[in-house]
Amino acid sequence: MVHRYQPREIENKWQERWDTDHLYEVGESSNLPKFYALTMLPYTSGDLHIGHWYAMAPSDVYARFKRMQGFNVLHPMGFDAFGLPAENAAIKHGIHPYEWTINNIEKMRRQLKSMGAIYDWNREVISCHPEYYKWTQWFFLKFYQAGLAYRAKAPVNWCPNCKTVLANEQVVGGNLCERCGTEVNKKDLEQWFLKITQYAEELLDFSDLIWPEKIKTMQKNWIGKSEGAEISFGLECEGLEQKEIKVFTTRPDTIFGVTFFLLAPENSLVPQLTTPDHQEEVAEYISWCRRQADYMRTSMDREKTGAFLGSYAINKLNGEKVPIWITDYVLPSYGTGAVMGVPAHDERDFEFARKFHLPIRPVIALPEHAGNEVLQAYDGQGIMINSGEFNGLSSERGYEAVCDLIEKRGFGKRTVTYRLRDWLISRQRYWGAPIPVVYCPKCGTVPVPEEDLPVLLPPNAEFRPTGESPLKYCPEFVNTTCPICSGPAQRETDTLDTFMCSSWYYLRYSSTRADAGPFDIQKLKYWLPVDLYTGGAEHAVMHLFYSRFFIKAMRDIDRNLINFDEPFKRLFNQGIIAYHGGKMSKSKGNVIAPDKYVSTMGADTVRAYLMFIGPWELGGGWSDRGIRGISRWLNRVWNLVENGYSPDVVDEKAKKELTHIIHKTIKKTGEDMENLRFNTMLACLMEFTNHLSKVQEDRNVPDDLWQEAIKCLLLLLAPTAPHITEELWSRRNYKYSIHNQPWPKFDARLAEEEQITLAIQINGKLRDKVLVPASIREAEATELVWERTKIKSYTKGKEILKTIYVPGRVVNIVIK
RNA sequence: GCCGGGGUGGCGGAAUGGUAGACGCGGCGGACUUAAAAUCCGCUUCUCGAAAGAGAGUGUGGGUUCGAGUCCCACCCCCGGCACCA
Repeated sequence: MVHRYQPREIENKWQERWDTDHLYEVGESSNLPKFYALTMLPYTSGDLHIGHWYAMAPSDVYARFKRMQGFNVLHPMGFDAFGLPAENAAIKHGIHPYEWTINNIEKMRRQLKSMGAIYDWNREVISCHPEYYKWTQWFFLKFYQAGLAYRAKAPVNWCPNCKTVLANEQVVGGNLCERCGTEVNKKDLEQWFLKITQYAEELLDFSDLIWPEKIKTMQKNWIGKSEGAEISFGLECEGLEQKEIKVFTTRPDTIFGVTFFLLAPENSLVPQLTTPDHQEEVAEYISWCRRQADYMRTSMDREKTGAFLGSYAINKLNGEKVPIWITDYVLPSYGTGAVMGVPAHDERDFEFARKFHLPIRPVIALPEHAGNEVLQAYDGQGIMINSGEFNGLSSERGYEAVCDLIEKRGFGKRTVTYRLRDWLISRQRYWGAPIPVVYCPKCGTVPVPEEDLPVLLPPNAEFRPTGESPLKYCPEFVNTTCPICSGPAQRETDTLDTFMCSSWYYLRYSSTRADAGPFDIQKLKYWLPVDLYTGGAEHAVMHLFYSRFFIKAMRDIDRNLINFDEPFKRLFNQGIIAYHGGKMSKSKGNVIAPDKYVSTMGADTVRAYLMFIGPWELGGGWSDRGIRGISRWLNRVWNLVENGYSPDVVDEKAKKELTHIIHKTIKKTGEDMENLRFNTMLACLMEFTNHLSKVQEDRNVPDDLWQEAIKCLLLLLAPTAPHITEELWSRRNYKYSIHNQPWPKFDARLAEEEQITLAIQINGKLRDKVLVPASIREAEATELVWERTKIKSYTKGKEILKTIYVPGRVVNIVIK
């Protein structure tokens, strides 16, 4: 009786063996070319669900493939270990965030190990360990010294439920907290920022990156570059020193269409520009704005609101006085916080003018424009009218002409504006890396000296949902001495945004234990940049964007430290695994736990099934029936190999066919692997097994060819199903380990088809098929076609217009 | 509204402008079995037909081409992201 496939048993056995043999430990001394394959590090939520497997298993398969192809492969794993849930658990269940996190890590590590990946656990990175966050703080100091970190009072997004500040990116659906869905409001706080805007232009350059178009577009939109001009308007207001005010516009060519001037309600000039007779109305409007939920402001389908200040601005190009209004659709944080109102050519200004009965003057004419009333804003190009000396110019030329004029006369200049804001890194929370800064009554803001790092989190903080960092109420932490004057001083009690931790972890993997710096420079130079980075698309504008900034900024701070421009050369986003029609989520209760499938069908089956569902980038639906198909297949592979083979009469044709299929399969699986097309790769391996089953029954190829085929099947399957292949490999007494074997090579000539089915079409419709040698030439092929009785009957009595021959594919006869 | 990605059998999905539906699931039929499960073999896009075969067919409508799931134009629907950014 042949031994049955018992996945659980062999998986445990081999995982232990690989571990004791240090099979997957990786170093820098290899003379093989390096390959750095990285999966986005998981957050320590405590449970590895099928989504994690979907991110990690295919990525491990690719890393194993690269390894077999002869690369020295780094494929590490670690944990994003700081963050809110740990602290919420502390508040709710009284368990210390450290304990909660470490427990979760231990569980997740166990689950991860059951997957059978090639992670070198010696390189594990855990972002909440002082040996790690010491360097996160060190990076902050570097930014501070370089003038890239600053402190400013800023209105911040405040989630009243999480009691913390949220980055713009963490606010979803206009005004909702990304984590808890609560409405977010505004609060003014002293915050630390990183000057990511300084890199806006360079961050727009993706030229050397193999990234999905989608992510590049999202980042471009996030940066929101607009080219235009900054133009000064004159101010005439008694008692006001400021004599002009700037606006940013992308359409300087419409300047003659300005009929009013707009300011954000928050603009500091508003009180001075408000005339006494408008004071009441303006004050009322401003207080109304304050009462509005923040998200209302950015909802477009809302009637325009505003108030007239009573004073006027002067359009320097035509000397016109236009009324100054305030309105909440002008945002204080974009451009100059002031807008020139051109109702004829901007939809928002048009609505505003309609609402408040302000004049609408067209200055860009469509060819069909006949001076009629303007019924809607036209924001396209056209011919300039009502624009004095510019009349008759195209708007494109007018743009340049107006810019030239304002630059010549000193009214303004061409400029570029970005939507991107600086990165707010302060968090009023305990479970993060403390910002290494001390406030001294004498010396002011003082960075903690490098040699005093890390600034450790006090273990005994109290966790209360106060809305302020527990560190604030921890006197042993807060009270310190000034590094400069040694006098009493206080520590910053905010911690760093966890995106700060995840912006550099991939550097740390190069040399996890480095203690003289964040990493060993030589090792970093060997491994970085990451060759293939895979993970979810939800990190498009946060993690991926911040990491790019981090690398660029550090490169400019010290080229000896970082000597490359981009962290991730190739990026790939896997899709989402759904279950019962929807995205898996705890609240819906439709989360698939891989563990039970691993213990019954085996990790190899779960790995292969996830890859078989569909193209990796599209994701797909989990099906309990579907996974059984893969389980059956691996059982068939097991039996195929274990049942042995005894040749009977050798058939030359069968021999040739099997040889061809072996080479074709090697070719196809290799190509699919490289393109991360795992679903078709597995389909190809299934076809291969199906064919081998027939051969096994027919017993018509020689034994050595059979052995070659089996060996090949195991090698091609090894990255996908590392355990079963290792077991079968060892049972055939091949040299341990299959995972140290090279990827099989194919002979291109043998991979080619010898015989092809030629399709015969009449007027493009398939009418017949004929098996021919692949080398067939046009003359022979057409001759053959005419011998077919079917074709004869179809063409009888018809006029033959032409025949088209596509080598190896089709003969098409065009008849009338 | 704008920017991405999709729309193919009962289902997941394959198809360098050249045989649509590979591979898998499910279903049907058969073998093995006292029986069931498991396993193995065969069939399985739809319509008509006993069959041979014929016709239709890749979201909709046009177009290019000897030939379109694939290219072009217009539109519909689904998913993701962004959105009063001047």
